[in-house]
Amino acid sequence: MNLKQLSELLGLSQTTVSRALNGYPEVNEATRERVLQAVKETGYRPNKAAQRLATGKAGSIGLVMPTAPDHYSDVHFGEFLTGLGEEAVRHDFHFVIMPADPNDEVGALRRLAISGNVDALFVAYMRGHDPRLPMLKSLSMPFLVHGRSFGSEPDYPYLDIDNEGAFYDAARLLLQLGHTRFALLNGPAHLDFAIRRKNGLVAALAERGLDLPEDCASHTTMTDEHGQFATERFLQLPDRPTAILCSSTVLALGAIRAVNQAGLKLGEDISLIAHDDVLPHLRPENFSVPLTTTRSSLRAAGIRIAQRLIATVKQDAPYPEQELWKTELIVRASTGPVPRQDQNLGGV
Amino acid sequence: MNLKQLSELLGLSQTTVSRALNGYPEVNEATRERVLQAVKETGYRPNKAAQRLATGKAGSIGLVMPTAPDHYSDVHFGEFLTGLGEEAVRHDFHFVIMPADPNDEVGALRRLAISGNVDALFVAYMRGHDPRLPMLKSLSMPFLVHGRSFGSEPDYPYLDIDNEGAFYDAARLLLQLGHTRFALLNGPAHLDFAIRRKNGLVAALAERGLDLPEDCASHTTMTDEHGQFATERFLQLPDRPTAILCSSTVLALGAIRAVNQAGLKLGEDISLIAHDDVLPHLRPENFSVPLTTTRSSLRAAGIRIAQRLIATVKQDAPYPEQELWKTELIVRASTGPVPRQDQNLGGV
DNA sequence: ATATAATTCCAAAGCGCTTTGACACCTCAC
DNA sequence: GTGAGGTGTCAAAGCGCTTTGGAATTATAT
Repeated sequence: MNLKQLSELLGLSQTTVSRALNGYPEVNEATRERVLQAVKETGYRPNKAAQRLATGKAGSIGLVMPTAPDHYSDVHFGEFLTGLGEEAVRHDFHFVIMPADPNDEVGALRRLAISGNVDALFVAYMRGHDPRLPMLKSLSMPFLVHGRSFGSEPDYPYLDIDNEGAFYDAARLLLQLGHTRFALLNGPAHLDFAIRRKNGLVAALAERGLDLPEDCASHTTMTDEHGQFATERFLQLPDRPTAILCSSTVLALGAIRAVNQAGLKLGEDISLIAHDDVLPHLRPENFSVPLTTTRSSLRAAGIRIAQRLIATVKQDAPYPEQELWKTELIVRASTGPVPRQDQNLGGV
Repeated sequence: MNLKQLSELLGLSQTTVSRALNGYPEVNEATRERVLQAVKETGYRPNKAAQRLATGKAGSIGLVMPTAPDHYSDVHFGEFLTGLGEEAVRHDFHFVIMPADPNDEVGALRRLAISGNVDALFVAYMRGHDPRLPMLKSLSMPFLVHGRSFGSEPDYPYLDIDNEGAFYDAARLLLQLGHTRFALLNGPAHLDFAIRRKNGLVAALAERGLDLPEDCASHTTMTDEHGQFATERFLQLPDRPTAILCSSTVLALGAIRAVNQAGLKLGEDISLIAHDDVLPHLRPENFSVPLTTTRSSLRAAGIRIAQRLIATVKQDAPYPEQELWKTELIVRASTGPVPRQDQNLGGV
């Protein structure tokens, strides 16, 4: 069943049917209803290839998926993808992926762009001075980045959260509670969000004349095991930290295991604030000691990015080019005043 | 630059240029050369949408990517994807993915099929009695599965390795070396390959009147941490196993850590055979005690699957519908005769 | 009543490719 | 010299949709 047959069936022209289907105003509501009804009955679906040829739009956005463990290996990316996918399905868009050696992301991106299979590109897992940026800019194809690239001029379209602000605020809260010895459970050191979160923490500490010792910062992929191992190390330090900042609730999961095994009480002996990406299976309020968090939904970011990308392709883009989402600081039970015996140790 | 312009530039018809480009025989070699040369100079690339409309082929294969941690979260899938991608790029094919809630894989698959964006479907991570199979068969769209579905009639196109045979052979080798107490570090219990590998082991044991105790089989996602934890448990058993079969070199990595920490010598106190997917960063010969393995390249499987899928779409498919690759059993240093003190414990 | 504007629809022209059916042209055999 | 059989090329017809530029019909203003 194609347009021609459908229109003959209805005794209308292809034009009218096409317009009825695509929501153009110059068609009588009654006729539109009739068309929609016929579509339902016949199961007509417009041919994508023809649509694409006629409009010049493929209805697809491309992304390169590095086939290395680090990048796509975590639940965070899955959650984000879910958001992207949800919105894409809603608009009948689809994703074209290009699996790529991590050493050749730039090349893969270029190949994807010139392949003619995609209308726009999406990139994530930005690093400092990310080499993909200049290439994307040279490409004359719309793109959108999730995150930013530390050290690069921010003159590209992005959606990011205020990582620096989030960890700055979190650190301030802990400072106000009297903590002076901090540890950081962070994501991989080269990633932009990890850089900024660390900066946020360091900035807050600096205001009080404090610093973050080398051995109190851990950079790993964000699994609970890594959270546990790193925290175990922190807890064995001579001046062990009383406050931990954590780049993910997944890391926190492991961290808390380590805290418990050390016989310490979360929220009393040691305070912890985690960044909460709002992963559905890991709600901070359901932890045995509910977690104080900085919150920003990763899925929502996925949805938003899909919206913007799709709007750009459809050329009806009233969206801002650059968005920086604030995070919420939500205080629960995992933070408390610094224990008395730790009050004047370390610090200034 | 399009075909028309290119052909005018060359003083040829569109027909001839098109045929020259697509390798048809009825064009003079000299003309073909001339065309190819012009393509190089002008940078002409055929319009995908037009090609697609004219031929009815999208040049793309679809796969649904479950957005749950387990499925795509491991290096194994990445390695496989690399193979797929490598071959796809070679043929100028691409992948359309549909992120999907794991509970709705079947629906996602259907949506992908009727979206009109793909020529064929690919599925992996098969489970026993996999519900995707009947739906795929009802679809009148070519598909190919990596692995098989235990319990389903094997009347669908697949590429699998002989998991049962691999672990049967591995177990036989260890039995010949006198081992009687076995443990199994396996993948998630519901996955087909895990089921079959366990069956292979159990079958070999049964021939000697042995069995695999409940607490000597571990089913987890295949990370080194899980390998370590599970092995630690094995080693604390009263009748601890002297032989370990391991579904991945990644699991083996952790297992060996546990063995070392327990002060045991690999290949002497305890023997281990791992399945080797030929992950580039994890070569069994580079382990401090080189690993005895059953080997089958996951990347090669990816390449092969892409080849078959592409050939099917292009209708020039001389490939068999079903392939079962044998694995190689490669003996290195991680296997040895059962230690004397363990010789007559346990078993029959 | 007639002129003007909105409303609703249509025929036909693309979009850029592949493929069919024909047509020259050039052997080669008889 | 003619007919058969290749070879190399082309014009034109799709593929199934969107969109342009009218045209017919109806509503509104004069």
